[in-house]
Order: sequence, then C-alpha cells, then structure tokens
Amino acid sequence: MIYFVEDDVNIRKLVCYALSKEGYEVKEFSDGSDLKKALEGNIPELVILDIMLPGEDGLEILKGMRNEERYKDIPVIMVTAKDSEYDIVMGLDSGADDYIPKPFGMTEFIARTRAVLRRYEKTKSERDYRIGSLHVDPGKHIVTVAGQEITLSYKEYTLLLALLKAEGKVVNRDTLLTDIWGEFYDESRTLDVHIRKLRVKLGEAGRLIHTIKNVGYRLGGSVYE
Amino acid sequence: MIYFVEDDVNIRKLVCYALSKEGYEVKEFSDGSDLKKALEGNIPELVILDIMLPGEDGLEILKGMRNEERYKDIPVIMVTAKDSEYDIVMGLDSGADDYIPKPFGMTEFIARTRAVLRRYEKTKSERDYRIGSLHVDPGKHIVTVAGQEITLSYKEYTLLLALLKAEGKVVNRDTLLTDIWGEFYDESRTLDVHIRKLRVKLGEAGRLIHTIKNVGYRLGGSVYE
DNA sequence: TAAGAAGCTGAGAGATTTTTGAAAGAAAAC
DNA sequence: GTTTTCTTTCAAAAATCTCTCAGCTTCTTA
Repeated sequence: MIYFVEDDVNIRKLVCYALSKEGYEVKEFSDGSDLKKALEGNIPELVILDIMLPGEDGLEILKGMRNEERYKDIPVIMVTAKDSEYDIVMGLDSGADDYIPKPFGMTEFIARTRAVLRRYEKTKSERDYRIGSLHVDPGKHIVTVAGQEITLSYKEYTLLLALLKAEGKVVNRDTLLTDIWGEFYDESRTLDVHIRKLRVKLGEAGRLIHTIKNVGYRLGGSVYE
Repeated sequence: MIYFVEDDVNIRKLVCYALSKEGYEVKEFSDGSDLKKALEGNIPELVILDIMLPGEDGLEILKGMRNEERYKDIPVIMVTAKDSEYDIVMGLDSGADDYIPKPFGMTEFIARTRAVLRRYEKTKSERDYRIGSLHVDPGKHIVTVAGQEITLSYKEYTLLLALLKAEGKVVNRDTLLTDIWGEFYDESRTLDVHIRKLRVKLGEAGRLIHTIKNVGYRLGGSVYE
C-alpha cells in the first residue's frame, strides 16, 4: 500500500492512476492531517509526499514521522516544484529516501517508486523465522515449538516478533517498551512478566530468550543456536 | 571509502575535493577496468559511477556488479549528463541506489551521497571485533573465546568494549573511569578489580589486556596479536 | 637495596536488577 | 450481565553485580 499526499487534484489523480496501473495499491490524501489519521490505522509500504502542502508542509510531516518509532522505517519519497538545491538537501537530510522534482515524467516517477520499494523489500522480506525448535509464520500468525502449535496472546506475540526481527541481536528494554507499549511504562515490571509468560509458553524453546542484564533481551544468536 | 569513476579530470578533481573535505575517503578512477581492479582488493562503502565512460559504460559496470555476489550489496550512485528519463529509469532499474543528473551542485551531490550512505549504514550491522581467539559481537552482546561463549556482566562488557574501540591503543585509566563510571571514582581500586575479572573470565585471551603502568590499559596491539 | 608508588588479588557486604507467584483491573467472549 | 481471558501491578525472593577493603606483589628510583 502506497500513501500519496498532494494537494493538486489533477496531479493526484494522474499519479494514482499510473501507480495503480502498475499494480500498486494507492491511497490519496490532500494534506498532512488526513495522512496522519490514516497512519494511525495502517502502516503503508511507502509514503510519497509533496513538499508544498496546505497546513503542515511535507518536510515537517517527514520530520514528524522520523521521530515516531512506529513510522520511522517507512520509506518516504519527496515531490516538489521547488527544485532548488536547498529543498533537495533539506529533504534528503531529514531522512527522505528519494526526491522527485516537478515536473516529472510518469516513467521516471514509477521507476523511482519501484527503486525505493525494491531497496526496502531487501531489508524487510516477509518470511518465517526458525530458530531451534521454534517456528513462527508471521503471515499466518502461527507459532510452533517442535511441531506443536502454541497459542500466544496479542502482547506475547508482538513481543516475540519484536525479538525475532532483531535476528539474534539484543533488543533494549526501552526499545521493547516503547515499541510495544508506547513509551509510557517506565519503571514497571510489565516487560519482565511478559517475557516470563513467553518463556513458559514456549517450553523448551523458552531458553532461547536470553536476559542481558541492564540492557535487554535477545532471542537466539548464541553460538549453538 | 568511496570509489568515484569519471573520465573528465576536472569534474573528478572537483568532486573528490568536495567529498574529502566532508571527511570521506575517496579513490578516483577514470574508467571501469581500473575500478574493477580496485574492487578485487577492497570493498568500498559506496561507488559513484558516471554513465558515459570510455570502454564499458556505467550501466554495464553496474549490471556486472549486481551479478557478482561479492559486489552486489555495494551501494551505487549513477551520475550522468544524459538526463533523459530513459537513462534514469535504466539506472534505477539496474539497481542503482540513486541518480544524480549533470550539471549538479556540490551541495546536492554531497547530500545525496550522505543519504545513500546513511541508508546503507542502517542495514549494515555493527562490526565485530576479532583479536586472537577473542571475538566480540556488539550487536548480540556476545563474547567468545576460542569458540566458547563467555558471560560478562554489564560493567565488564562495557569495559571490554571501551578497550576494543581503542583498537590496540592505550586507554587512560582516567578515560576509562570517566567514560564508564562517570568521573567520581578517583582513588578507588574499582577499575583494577574489573580488569582482573575480565582477565580471569577471558581465560587465555585475558593476556591480551596489557597493563601500561602509570597510564592505563591496552587490549591487543602487540606485534604478534 | 630499601622505600614508595602503582597495580593485583580474594573475599564479602550491600545494592541493583530480574524473576516469580498471586492477584487486581481491563477487555473480550459468551 | 456474567464468565473467561488477557494485561498489568505488587511485593517478596532470587540472582547477580558492584564496589570497598586490606594485604600482597611488582616496579621504580634514590
């Protein structure tokens, strides 16, 4: 799913048409506040942002996104008529993944979109995780230990996935807390309790979760795992 | 290290100057065959390729790189005077990470370079340290000596990392004290005690930690280490 | 070679951090 | 509206870490 933010109706329709003809699903927005509402519901694979917008401009929206844990990995392409170098530099430095100056040809537009998505796919790749006897299929939402299906609650599952995504690297307590609980819980034992439940439910695979005192937790990654 | 391939001497010098002033190390090449030789010796962090080149052109070089396992993850920026859409599309579709049309301003050039490198850094994992039989993976927080995993406490680990980061250079007692403990501990034996624990836990690799009396400690860096 | 300085060592008290079991509070299912 | 399940809190217990102390060793130099 691609989110496209642009106030000019003609351009919007044109681009959406072209993108969907290429097989992409697109949702269009005319300003930043609409986009924000939509982001709360769903995380798109790519956001294409006009810099010149009524209300909050594209750069500000971008900066806002880069500061929020949930949104900061979404690739963003900036589009604008102001093709002064200054804007390009600002956009790239604020963390845009690419920059397309108006007027643009549709072919170039599509190509850049595809390039950014390709780059993104390379890191993400939706696949199963297998570590020891643990097997998780994120697509199907199924967790298995030694062939036995395990039922996890929502938080437990989210936590497990957060650890899996790190691929054997340590995940900070804070990172987990803010990613899963949203930075409110500071001094609470909530995380520990959930880790424990996970360990228990995972049975023999529970030992894959390592505590790194004063830092966080790590799933797998040891020499023999 | 950035590899920059461009046949026009003036542009080459200009860009190299600008990049090195930004703190990047740059090696310049006037054609593809020179680049290829260099690639065999070293993997750079980024290759910047002119499309128009004597001999093999930039697009072909890029395709060649993308087909070789060793080279296919190196980020590539294409540069060219032909800014027809066709070239852009071709460049991006062959797997270029960005595209800069000539004539370009230096600021934009640098910004795009920085953006691509930043993106790349994000995927590239932190480097491991290997000295003798000691192996430290900072991402996983795992320390191994001769293949055996070693458990270190937080302070021990932090101390080890501080020594490793110095890459064989001596680290002052004071530096260690202030970096790890925060400048309060002046006359205490705390540091000595932790060094000792490290040495003991590291076993045979413990001898890598050298005491430099009156100065501090050094990890590795001796002729045969 | 003796005295002083700097670093090493083993033990252990005190502090910190994590784990745990139980239970209250919320949310979802019935 | 009640039951069930999930989530969070709480406080005690366990595990582990950190730092200090005091005697010992090694090195330096006068």
